[in-house]
Amino acid sequence: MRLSRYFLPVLKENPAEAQIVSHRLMLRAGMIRQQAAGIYSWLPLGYRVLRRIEQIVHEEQARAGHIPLLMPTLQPADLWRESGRYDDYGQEMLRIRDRHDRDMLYGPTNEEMITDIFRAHVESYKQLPLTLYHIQWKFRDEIRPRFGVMRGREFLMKDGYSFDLTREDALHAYNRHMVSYLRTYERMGLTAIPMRAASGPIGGDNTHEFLVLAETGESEVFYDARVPALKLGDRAVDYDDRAQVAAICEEFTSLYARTDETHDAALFEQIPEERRCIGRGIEVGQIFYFGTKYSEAMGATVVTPDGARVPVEMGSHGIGVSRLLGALIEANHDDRGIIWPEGVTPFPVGIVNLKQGDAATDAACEGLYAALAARGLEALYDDREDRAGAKFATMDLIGLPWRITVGPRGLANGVVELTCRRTGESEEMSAEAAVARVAEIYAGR
RNA sequence: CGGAGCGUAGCGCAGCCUGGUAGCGCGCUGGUUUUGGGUACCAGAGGUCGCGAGUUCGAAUCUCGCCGCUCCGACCA
Repeated sequence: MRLSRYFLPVLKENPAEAQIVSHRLMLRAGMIRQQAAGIYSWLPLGYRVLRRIEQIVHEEQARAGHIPLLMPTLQPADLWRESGRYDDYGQEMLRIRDRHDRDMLYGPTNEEMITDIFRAHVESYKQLPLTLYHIQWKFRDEIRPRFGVMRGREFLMKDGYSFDLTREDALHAYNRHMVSYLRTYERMGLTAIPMRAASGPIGGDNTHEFLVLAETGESEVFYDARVPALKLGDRAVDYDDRAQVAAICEEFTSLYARTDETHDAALFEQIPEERRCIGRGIEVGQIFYFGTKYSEAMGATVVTPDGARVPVEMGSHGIGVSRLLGALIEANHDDRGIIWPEGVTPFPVGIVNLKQGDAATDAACEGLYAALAARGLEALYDDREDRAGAKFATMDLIGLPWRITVGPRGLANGVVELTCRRTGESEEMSAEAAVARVAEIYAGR
């Protein structure tokens, strides 16, 4: 993408309403625009990252054997009357009436609807296990939206629903989700710690939240220092191997890690003192096993091998997709701007032309741009007539992990400069070498 | 929803107390200059002063009502 033809409305000054760093940077980097309290338009740069995150979520869900579908944002109230939640949910649920005076709502979640789909089409244990998920906009009419996309009213969420015959099967689905979430966050360059959580209004007894450590997090968290160091890495996972999946969950949850809601001071004290950590975290996902709460209420049953009819065992599992943008920036920034992890960056690399209009630098930049494209890497090429300082400041702000700087001085010696956004380290090399290096960095992506 | 504020140009703000033809910085447009970290100068464009009533010869400014937004708290993915 050539910056001269892109739409990147960056701001030099901080908008007054943004209090936390991720909100400020998303506004300044031209990623979002607020349209109402807690409701945002996603401008091209923000939209690219959002889609990238969605893509990673889809890929990891597919790997775990989960099946995508798409349910609507608007739902009929009747489904929610069946489960009893229409009255329970309260003011957070946005209620709408259509022209025929039917009660509708903008979905804050989809348990009722997915249960309706299930009961209509699944009759036998032979069709289990089944996990269906979608990535769809939700609305919760928060009393006080804040922190930009971290606590908006409208938000994009991946929510998945598992259906199993037995409790044991359902717990495997739960574990499978935990492992797939660990992979998902790791690919994004995040350390998200599963923490035992309180069940909240959805109900159920087995639940973990995934928290990204950040000073601006909304929850206080207590954990063993060894937990954030745990990595899934590139080990091979067979999601059908119950023992292996359970062992990974055990590895990631046996050490102490809890939010303030479930914190147990006595247990915490048992950790050696030097490993006791207290911090704050941003919740970016949650998994629940809740059994037959909805299937019983809504008559979602299957026939067992014995010919009996039993309510299906369910769980629901969410990832806050739009919220992840905020969490990623909270965890990856410095005083000059965002620092995207390679996994989620909107563009893999930026090209800065220091002397737009100079035949040699223009040609070198065009060459780099084409060579990167040939390797499947879409660079953001700053081809505007502007000062070097302004171009650097823009690149630093929007946070592309790598930058190739092309100027007459370097070209005279046959080199361009490759700079790492995170470390600030620069290295001079030929244009060909720079392309090769960037391609290598992104080879696994 | 309790408490506290704020709505004046795309962004950040002054002007309001003490009513008299709407300003500053950044950004934007044209030009000159400059060219390896937000350059300098010149000339411009851009505003229903959130909305509606009222007081007044005259309202951004005073009064009343409404709307929107932000912050702290309670609540939440």
